[in-house]
Amino acid sequence: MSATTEDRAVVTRFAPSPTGFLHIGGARTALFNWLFARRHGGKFLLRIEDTDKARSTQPAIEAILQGMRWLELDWDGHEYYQSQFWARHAEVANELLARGAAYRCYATAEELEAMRAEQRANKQPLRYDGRWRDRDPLPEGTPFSVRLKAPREGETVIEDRVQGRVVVQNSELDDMILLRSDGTPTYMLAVVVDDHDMGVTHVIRGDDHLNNAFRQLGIVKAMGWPEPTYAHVPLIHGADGAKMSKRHGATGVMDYHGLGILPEALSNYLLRLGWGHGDEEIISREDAVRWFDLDHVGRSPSRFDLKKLEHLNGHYIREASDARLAGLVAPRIAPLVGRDLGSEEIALLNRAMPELKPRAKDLNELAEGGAFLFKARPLDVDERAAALLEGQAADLLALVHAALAVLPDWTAEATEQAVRGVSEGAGVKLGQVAQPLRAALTGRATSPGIFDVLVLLGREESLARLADRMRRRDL
RNA sequence: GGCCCCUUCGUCUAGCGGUCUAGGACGCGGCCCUUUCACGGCUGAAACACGGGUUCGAUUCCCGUAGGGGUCACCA
Repeated sequence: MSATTEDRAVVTRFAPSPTGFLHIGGARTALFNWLFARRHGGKFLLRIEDTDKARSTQPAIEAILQGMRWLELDWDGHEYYQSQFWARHAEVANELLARGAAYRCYATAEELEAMRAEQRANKQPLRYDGRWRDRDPLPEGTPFSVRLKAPREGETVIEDRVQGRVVVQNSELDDMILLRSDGTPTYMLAVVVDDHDMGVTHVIRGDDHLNNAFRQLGIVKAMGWPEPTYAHVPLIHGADGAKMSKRHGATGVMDYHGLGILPEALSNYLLRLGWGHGDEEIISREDAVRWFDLDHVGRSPSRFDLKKLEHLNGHYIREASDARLAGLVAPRIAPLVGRDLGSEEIALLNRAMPELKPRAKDLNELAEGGAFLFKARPLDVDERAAALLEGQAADLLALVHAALAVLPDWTAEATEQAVRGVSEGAGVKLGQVAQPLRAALTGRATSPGIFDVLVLLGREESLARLADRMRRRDL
């Protein structure tokens, strides 16, 4: 495989069928196609395979587009809709008929089902027996489907860029349907025609299509078209090793948006799932484009590991700008405090971000971690925080309140000095003062550094929250 | 069941005949940092499925076995 061949006008495509949201596995093959095209300065096309009108829906189309945009997988030109090319598909089927490379099959669906039942009973391989392969057509008006007259001898070879050289005996392949009896094209015909017409050079898709490739090649050869380069990538499995499905939880790309995953984290994770570049783990889009190749795509299916995704997500959260994060997190804080945040509050969130982000592995955790800034007094206190407020805590808090109230400067340094002074004066460890202080200020047992919290909250709010929890000794 | 594909730590992977006392990452254990939780740093346990070949030498090549996966529609 010389680079010069691949560099010449590479065209890849992603061809999802719009029967649901963008699946995590689909997103990965889309990413691989996108990366390969960008790597070679080629084109990445998007084609919606809506041949099955009964199962295709507009919301599904939009969901797929939304997922692609979220992951920043931009496609070249407009998106194509397979159903728009029906006439062309029929034209090719007729061409094949005219060349004698296809024939009319008058077998009914029931008849075929009966045939399969018999094959099953006799433990024979299930495949069309070619009963209409060499017979004369029936009178016009009799319903028929069009089948490819596939070679019965010899073998078909695919030099797959991922799977290697794969050989199948032609005797294993039966005559597949090209045009249904209602005249509509099947997927098998449509993909081949569309890929050819769109100039697709590299077909990169899930390896559940590997078997199809041999049959599709039959059409390509019958038409005398150039064979595309195939690359069948292994599927993504769930933690239990079985193919990813609903019972594995989040399978749609936008589910991860809901879980608070950043698109660049998901993208990085998906790239590393089944592909590697030495010891590299954190890979930017730029590096991915520079490094991506089909040779290093693994051949075995890989399991989805949410823990690793979350780790990567934590990394990208720490990398992200405070302003971007504040914008993403504000809507997730709203339901926690029962109202939308104003622009000044978002500015506060922005300022708090350097302290908040190293503590979160997803956007929802980030929202929970920052919500205390916007909660109304008196704060609701969780169980662990309540425990910190027991015993002598209330007395200590009164001491802290007194020390802080007289501070001329409200800075992290000044407040720290004051609080340390209290702990030393009371003869207790800093933690014994700091923990109740944290509970009083945030209502939680964990938070950013307590002196940062003090500064973020400001003098007035801090003192007020403290007063809510301390024992007033002068009254 | 037929056909096709796959098999390195629990998971994702590096490895492309000697560099392997098999490397990295996540997760897990320990230590450090420390007002909490994280982050960060250090560190530990943890894998070449099995059996035959080929070879001076196999994690790397070949063949079986076992296990796993995919696919067998007038769905895509």
